[in-house]
Amino acid sequence: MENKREIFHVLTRRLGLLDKNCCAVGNFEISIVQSHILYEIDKHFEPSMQQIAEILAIDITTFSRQIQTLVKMDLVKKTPSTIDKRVSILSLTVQGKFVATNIDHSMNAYLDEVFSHLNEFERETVLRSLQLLNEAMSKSSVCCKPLY
Amino acid sequence: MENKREIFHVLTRRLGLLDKNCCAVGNFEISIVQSHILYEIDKHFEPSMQQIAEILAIDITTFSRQIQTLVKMDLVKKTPSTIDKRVSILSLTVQGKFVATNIDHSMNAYLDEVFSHLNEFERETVLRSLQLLNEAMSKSSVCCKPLY
DNA sequence: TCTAATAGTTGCAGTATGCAAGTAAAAATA
DNA sequence: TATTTTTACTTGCATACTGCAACTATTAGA
Repeated sequence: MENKREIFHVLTRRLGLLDKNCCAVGNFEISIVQSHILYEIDKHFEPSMQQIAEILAIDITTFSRQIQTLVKMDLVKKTPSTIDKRVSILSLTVQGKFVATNIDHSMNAYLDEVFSHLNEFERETVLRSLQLLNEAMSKSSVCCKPLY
Repeated sequence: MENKREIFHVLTRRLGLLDKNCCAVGNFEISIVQSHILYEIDKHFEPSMQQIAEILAIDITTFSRQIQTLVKMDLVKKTPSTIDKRVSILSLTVQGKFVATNIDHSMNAYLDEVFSHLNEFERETVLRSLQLLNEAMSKSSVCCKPLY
């Protein structure tokens, strides 16, 4: 059998590059991490800072500063929770939603292009396999903290 | 069909975390990027700086400094090429080779653990699929520069 | 009521990043 | 051969990312 690490090394590198392609929307140039933050805020209902930071396994202090930047860029809004005054609820601004949606579309377009190099059967097999892999990783003790 | 981006987003994040686990060998604490550099130097025959930087899609100036650090740590050796005096040939020191081998083993062990959550058939399907995906990405125009 | 725990922020110091501009050597051109 | 261009790599600089320690404010627990 092939060397697993070789395969994963290449895969990881390439996914990183694919990710990089996708963070310029109009005038906005955001970082990969920031695009992941927008993505997760969009996906969850009234998430707190802790929640998103934990999902993305970003240190809360780093995360706090990233959010400050995104707020300044008018992509994210921070609303104090009425239930617990310590908590800040995160949401996307109209502009933030626009950027997130745009990134989502272009990422899916990129992925479609990648998948166009496979036939229909391979496409389904690969997607199904990635889901299996994701599940296996979520069960793993060594990898990977985010508790989706 | 499931949302591709969702799957890839989770996958990318998890692979990143998996990668993070793996960079402490004895007293050495190296970064993910540095482990990738060691990996590629080990894999190629008498590679130049340009070559490795290009494979990893790291800016040459950043790469130059990373190499300086790794040389200081006595993990990498830089030898001027006799054929072209502009070129520096990279190689691993004994210690560098030791560290690279160690990382390789622990990464493979981590991957084995992840794969232990799959059955034999799934394991083979997933590995084969990842290879297909890697090939598709290498053919893609939008992703991903490294020209393995 | 007093103490402990939690959510988030800030200071700081170290590291990573990439553009612009540099050096030195090789290749191309005249 | 002499001159220009290109290539391989390095350094200066300015910016961004990172995480630990220490802080404030609030809530939960004893």
